[in-house]
Amino acid sequence: MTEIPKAYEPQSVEDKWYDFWQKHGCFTADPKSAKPAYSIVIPPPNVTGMLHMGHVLNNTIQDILSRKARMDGKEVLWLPGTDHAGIATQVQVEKALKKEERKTKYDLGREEFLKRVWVWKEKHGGIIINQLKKLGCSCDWSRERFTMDADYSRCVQKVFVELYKKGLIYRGKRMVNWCPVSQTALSDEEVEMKPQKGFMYHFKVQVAEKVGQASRLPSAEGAKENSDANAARSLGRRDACPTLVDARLTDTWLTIATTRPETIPGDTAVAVNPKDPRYAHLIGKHIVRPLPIQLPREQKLIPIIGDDHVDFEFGTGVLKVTPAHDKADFEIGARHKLPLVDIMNANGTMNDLAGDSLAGLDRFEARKIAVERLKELGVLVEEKPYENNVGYSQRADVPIEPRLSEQWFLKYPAVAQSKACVEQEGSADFQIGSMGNDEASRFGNRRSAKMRFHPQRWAKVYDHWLTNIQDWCISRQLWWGHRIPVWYRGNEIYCGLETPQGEGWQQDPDVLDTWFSSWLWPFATMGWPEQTPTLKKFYPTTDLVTGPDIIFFWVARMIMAGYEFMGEPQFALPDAMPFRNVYFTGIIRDKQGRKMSKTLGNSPDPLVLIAQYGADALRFGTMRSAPLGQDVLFDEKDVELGRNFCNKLWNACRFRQMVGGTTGNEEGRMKNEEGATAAEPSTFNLQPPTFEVQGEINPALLTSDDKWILLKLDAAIREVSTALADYKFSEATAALYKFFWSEYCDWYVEASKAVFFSSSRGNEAQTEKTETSQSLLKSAAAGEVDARKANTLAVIDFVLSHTLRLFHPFLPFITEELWHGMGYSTDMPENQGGKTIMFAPWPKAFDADMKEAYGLGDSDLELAQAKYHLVTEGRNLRRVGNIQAGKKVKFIFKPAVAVTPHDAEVIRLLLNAEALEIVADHASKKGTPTARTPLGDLFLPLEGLIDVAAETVRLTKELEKIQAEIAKVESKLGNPGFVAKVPASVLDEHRQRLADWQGKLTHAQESLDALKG
RNA sequence: GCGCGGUUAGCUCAGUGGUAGAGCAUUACCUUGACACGGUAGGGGUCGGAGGUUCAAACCCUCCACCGCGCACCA
Repeated sequence: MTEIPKAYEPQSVEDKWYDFWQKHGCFTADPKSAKPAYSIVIPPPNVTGMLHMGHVLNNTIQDILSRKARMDGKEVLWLPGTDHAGIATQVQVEKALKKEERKTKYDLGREEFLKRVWVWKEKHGGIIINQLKKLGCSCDWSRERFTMDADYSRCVQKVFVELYKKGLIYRGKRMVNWCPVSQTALSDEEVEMKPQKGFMYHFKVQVAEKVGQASRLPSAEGAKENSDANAARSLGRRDACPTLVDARLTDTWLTIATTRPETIPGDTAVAVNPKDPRYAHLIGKHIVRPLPIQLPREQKLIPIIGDDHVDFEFGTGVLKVTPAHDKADFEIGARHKLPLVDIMNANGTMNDLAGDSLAGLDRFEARKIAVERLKELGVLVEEKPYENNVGYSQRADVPIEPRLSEQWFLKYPAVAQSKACVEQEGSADFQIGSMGNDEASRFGNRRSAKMRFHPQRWAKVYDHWLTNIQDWCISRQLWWGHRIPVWYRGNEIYCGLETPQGEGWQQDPDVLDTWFSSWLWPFATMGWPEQTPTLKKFYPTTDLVTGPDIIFFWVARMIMAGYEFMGEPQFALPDAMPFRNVYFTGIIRDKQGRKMSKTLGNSPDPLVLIAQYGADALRFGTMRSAPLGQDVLFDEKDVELGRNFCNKLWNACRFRQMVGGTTGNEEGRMKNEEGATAAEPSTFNLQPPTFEVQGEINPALLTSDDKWILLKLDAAIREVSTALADYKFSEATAALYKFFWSEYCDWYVEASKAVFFSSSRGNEAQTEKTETSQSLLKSAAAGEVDARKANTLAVIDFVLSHTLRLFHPFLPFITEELWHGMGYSTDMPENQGGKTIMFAPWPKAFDADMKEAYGLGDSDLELAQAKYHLVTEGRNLRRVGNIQAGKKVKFIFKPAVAVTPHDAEVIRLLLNAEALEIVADHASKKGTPTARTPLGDLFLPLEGLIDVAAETVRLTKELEKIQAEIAKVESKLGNPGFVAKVPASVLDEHRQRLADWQGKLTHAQESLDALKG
């Protein structure tokens, strides 16, 4: 007989089964299958990234959904892949290059550098994929995609060309978010606002009146065609402002407030609100720009303009306008045709136009120097600490610099459709709970229905974003990414998939934003633009599982791309939306609620956890602590809980093996440590089980415990199925946990020992004493005993085989191991994966026929429940009597209803009693600890005395508690409104409760009296 | 400023109008033929505050406080 170890050892099990699944093609989706489709595309992790807890949460959920769908009989495609992650990967390689070779990418040149990135990708790209496999993810690896695969790249370029031809992609000189570290433009979404401590500087400037020809002054410059183009044209390599030569100083000074004095050399106007009585009369005059300091007569003059944008309550009411370095100022500049003076370099240092004292300095260093210059000039009026929000580059974590540059932009397509397709909370067709556990609600019948977000509240965020979107800056000044399919020759421009014919064409040096490739993910991975079988079968996908942090970056854009490119007639889709449901996970935080981050070092390595506790434990722990859409505080304790749970499951199966080896005799008993040797396989392995699976349950032999556990199983199947259909993973795990541990193990397994260990001998010990007990308890015939044992085994097999299936989506490895080890797989038909729990049917809740066949009814539930209640009360008597848990004692039971021998034996066993003496008319001595229950009264006769004082205190306290409860219920029942309006069932419940409490009151009072007497 | 979450046991969190729940931690007892990664029994909560609706409120409504997160920002 193969011994199985006492504790579950995941390490030796997990790789074995993962290999098995892969070898048998269990994860491979077949587009030709007749089964209904279920599909998920993975949010592609960064190709060179490492698995973190966020991935664990995310991918465990996807795996649960996929595995559940397979068991539901769906043809499942979980499509995996990785993202080239433009900036992130390029930065990684640049860092390595610097560290290892002390070189920059420029030293290598574009071509060579890209070779290095590919080498890097090949070397590190597989890591995260293998980590996902360790976690148990059932992705179809035969379809793994990378956003820079040749065919994927073609999709990206095709999309670019199409959108260009539609006029949705255009090139323009605009204000963009510039990252001086990465030296590239960024989209608005890649900018994060952060509060920053700095200073608000007030400085004064002198007003001048023009004397020269008006035409030389910018304020008088005639309006030209388009402001954008105009502004772009006037972007200076030189500072075009007029000088003091043209004007005369006055005695008037204006005070200006700014947080960025280093940009003064780029100012080309000051603005006031035309409605501001303090300054309105100055509009049209000029001021002398204090920086850069120049010879007095060459000091630049800039106009005072009136603009409604200026808030005259803020600062001094005078705004310096720096059109080349501030988005709002740029717009003011455009309105007033101001020249642009760009005083910075791409790397965030100041250029020559900033003046000798600032040129070459970093922008923050320049700020300090500019302040000093203002002090020297005697114009700095005030300098006070100030906190404002500054846009940071998400990637490089430095303040972005608004910068005018030539970039490619996309006017978002299909915005209206994308907005309309997502169901908003409170909309007519949205009903909470409409999901039910009907699988159709998640896929089949939702053709015309809307896309649903879970939790729903994100729909509002999504809607708000779509309402306010600006054009998307899609070009990046990077090397790693999809090259923009545009070529230039002189003034000619060509956009197409192939390099244009002829000499002298130069391709645009920029690449596309990473998200410009990932927004095509749901269909580009399935073979778009061809109508592949995969695309036909699996698009639109069923579920998307991702974090809310990329709702704009990715989710919204995928929806738009779906409508734009899958909405074309040849795909003949009733609705081109890329997915039916979007589940937003929470964000994993550490115990203190901080985000996981590398710098804090608070992010545990999931692989270490897997090695320590097992992948199933990690999955279970994560799911158990991750409620719908709420952030998750990660605690290793949760994983420990998962491990403990796996161990419990393991041992429950060991128990089955022990009692089932040979029915009931001593040889069937399992040995402990000394039985197993190191040479023996430490797992069930694939060997045939050592016992026969008991297939048939004989309804006639079912005990109250059997019926109880079957009904509890039924409830668990319902709960878990419903919870999963509603994406409530923590609820599902909680239900499973409760069923398996608190119901099956704690009660059923313990009760079953009455059948296996003591049914043939136990009753005699307790029946000698009285006639009554003899008439109640007839000793069973030997054959009957064996039949009963077999039947109990059948119930156990039934429950375990269902339980393993319920657990499989959560705990794929241990359930597969036990499925084979217990021999349940032999019950399942052959399928594509051979014998595996992966394709075993998802348990169905019992229907009326089944309940009738097994004779299951509510009364069975109540009987067993009453029995367990009696046991709990009885165990309490030990405490009252100050008797140790392990000490064998005799209880006396005075039944109120007829009790079967089996039930009596269960009570004895669970009480850990030496004997349970059944006396129909027992009259106890005063002071005997007594438990009164609907099933009957239980007495613990004591030889010694109980601690009267302590017991008096306890009883008094209990009495008070009971009285309080009674008062509560009585006041309700005494309330005419309550009685009149409440449904009868509720009323009955309350009456029952009152009766219960009153019974307890009487008992407690009697006990107290007995103590005193 | 606008919007969204949250506030329930020592901790982390469930709980959609009718007896306040779980896990961890904690106390006592138990190594009893699956499991000490275990078992048994306990202790611990005026459900952030104030009003309102209701026969009945942790739950619905209003206001307030505090914590967190988005979005938008004025130099």
